Amino acid sequence: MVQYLQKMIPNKELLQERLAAVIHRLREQGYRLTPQRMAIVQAVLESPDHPSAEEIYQLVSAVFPMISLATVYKTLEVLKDLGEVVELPVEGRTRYDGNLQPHIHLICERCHTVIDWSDGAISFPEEAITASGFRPHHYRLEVHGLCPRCVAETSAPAPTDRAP
Amino acid sequence: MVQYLQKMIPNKELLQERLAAVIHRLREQGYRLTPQRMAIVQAVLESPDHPSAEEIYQLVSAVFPMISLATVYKTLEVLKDLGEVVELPVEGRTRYDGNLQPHIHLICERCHTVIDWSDGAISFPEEAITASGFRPHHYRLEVHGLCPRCVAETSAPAPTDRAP
DNA sequence: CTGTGTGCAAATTATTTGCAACCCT
DNA sequence: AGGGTTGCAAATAATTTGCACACAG
Repeated sequence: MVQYLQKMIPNKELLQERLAAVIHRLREQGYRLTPQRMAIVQAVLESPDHPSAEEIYQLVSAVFPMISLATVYKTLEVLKDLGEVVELPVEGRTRYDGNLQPHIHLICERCHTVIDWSDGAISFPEEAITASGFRPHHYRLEVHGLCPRCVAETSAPAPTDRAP
Repeated sequence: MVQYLQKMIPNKELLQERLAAVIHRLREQGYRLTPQRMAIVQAVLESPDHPSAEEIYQLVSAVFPMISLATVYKTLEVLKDLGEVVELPVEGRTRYDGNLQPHIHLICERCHTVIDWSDGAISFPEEAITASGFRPHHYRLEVHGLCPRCVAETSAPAPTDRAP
């Protein structure tokens, strides 16, 4: 469990580096560095929870009471266009991932937590796919199931879980 | 192109078998076999396009003009609960996949076509994930990129709809 | 018969957009 | 100074829900 947290949350130095890189990237591309943007970028990068726009809005609101949800959406779109965050649709809502390293998403079907898993190799017939004429850009591997916490909480299964 | 279609579309016998299996499953679980449901199940299983609810609605409407979109959603939910179809979110819309075999989704970022790729092995550190306490149920591998058609057309005007 | 399923419409939820005022650069 | 950016509100878009009637079992 502690190992999860270590996997999920990069240390402070890495966060600072990444934050600086994104800020630099925004400036370099001619985007204005408003306080709102800085706060949103920071919230996305620092949150290990793959937050939704609404959740980012809540996080930023704590420091920036006047911010609007529309601004959050617009900034997330900018970050997405720059390739600095990736969208992750979970149960009908879009969540955001600022982790650019290839990794697996462990998605809990019960509590909808998303855990980043970065250890071990992933392989699939990429050459054959490329040979077919498809041009891969990036891939995403999601493992759906139950997180450890929910495994524990469902070990005594309720008898009333099926109803036609 | 034709090779894709062969990969994507199971032959008629397999479709019939699968259709019968799902029908049987519905009956067995106590669901009523209404003509609407039959038509929706058939549409999902026979469409190789990973259709959205709206598209399934259009397909079924051709034969069943009085059907409602709500009924389509409700039936899809039943099929999802039974595990007979899987949801596939693409660019903010939920699409449905009746192919239960493990396979890769090749998703075109330009025309949003989804191609099923069933050849070759997929591997990832499933044991380590399981050992961590996470209980995997199923996984999904998406390869995002450009489909052959869109690779060829990258200098042509973008289409407004998915490729046929 | 009995209650599940259907169809319609209204409600909900997520996201986008138009626009006037604002403020980085 | 000037155009990108913000915040508000209204507009879309997708999906869900409530309810009266229909029909499968």
